[in-house]
Amino acid sequence: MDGSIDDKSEDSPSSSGSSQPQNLSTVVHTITAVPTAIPNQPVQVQSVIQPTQQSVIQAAGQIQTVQVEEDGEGHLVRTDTDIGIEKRREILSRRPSYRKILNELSSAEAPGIAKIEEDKEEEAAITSIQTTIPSYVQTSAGQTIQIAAANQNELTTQGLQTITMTNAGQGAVTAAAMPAGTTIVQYTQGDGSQQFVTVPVSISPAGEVQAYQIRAPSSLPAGVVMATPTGITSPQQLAEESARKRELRLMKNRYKNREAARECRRRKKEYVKCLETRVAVLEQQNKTLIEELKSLKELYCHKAETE
DNA sequence: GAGGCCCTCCGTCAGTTGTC
DNA sequence: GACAACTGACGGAGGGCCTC
Repeated sequence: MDGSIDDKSEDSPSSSGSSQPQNLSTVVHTITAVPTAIPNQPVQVQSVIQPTQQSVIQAAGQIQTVQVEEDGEGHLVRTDTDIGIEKRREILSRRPSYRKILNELSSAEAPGIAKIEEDKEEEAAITSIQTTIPSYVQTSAGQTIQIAAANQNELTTQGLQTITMTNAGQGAVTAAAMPAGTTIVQYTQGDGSQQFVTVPVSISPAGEVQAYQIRAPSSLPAGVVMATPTGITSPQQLAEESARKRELRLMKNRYKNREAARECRRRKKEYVKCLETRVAVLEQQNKTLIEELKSLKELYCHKAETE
């Protein structure tokens, strides 16, 4: 490693002169970081710092003693007096996102670790995919229904629309998961935007879905339209209506969240990979330094003997 | 082949954090 | 404060491996 590490665990109290509390129940590491050849690494002792990263701590090219302790989850947290209790609490409670962490790592790290790009390109890609499948809709029960309207790409939420849907699959469509013979239909318009339709489903034995009128109530989010056969009068219908609305909201969130979860997992994987790479590099550096130290020791001993 | 176990991936929900 | 984005946790699906 490019810095001398004075790592003192619980059985070896610190002798570096810093005022460290002795009553810490967790393992206390005292790190003395010296100027190194490694590109500037800020003193950032936060939850993502791994034990193997202790040695890269450096501050303004000066020798500095930093005290850290494990936070109980294997994370190292700086506990010396430079960081107040409030600050420390903040560090512990606020865990940055994988995107942020990785970008920070990437900017501080040598080139080669790719930054996580903004989502613009991906969004464009997703849109292009969506626009290629405008003829199919998915119900809340996960079924795919083909819209057989003459020009479904021109469906609008203005005024009344009538569409006819036919079952695109081999088996019969069974509407479920919605109150009293209703289902939610999600479809993608020609411009790639998502549409959600609550439809009272009545399916013929042949698997054909009847025609429905679609309108766009102002209470629903943009891109969401409702299909209602009649007006709502009874409390039961109101309850059903609110249930429908709740399901609509969840439905819209589900679609977004599915994508978000995918992204999150991708970032997490990338982040773990990044850390693994970093560990490998640091292990290699460590090995090299140990070898160097060995050879220098031998050289020194040999010199002393000859003198 | 059947069944059990383990692992990975995915979708979903709920809670938290960030942004405007 | 509202809304969007993010992420941990949970459970289900599917595949690989092993044992019987």
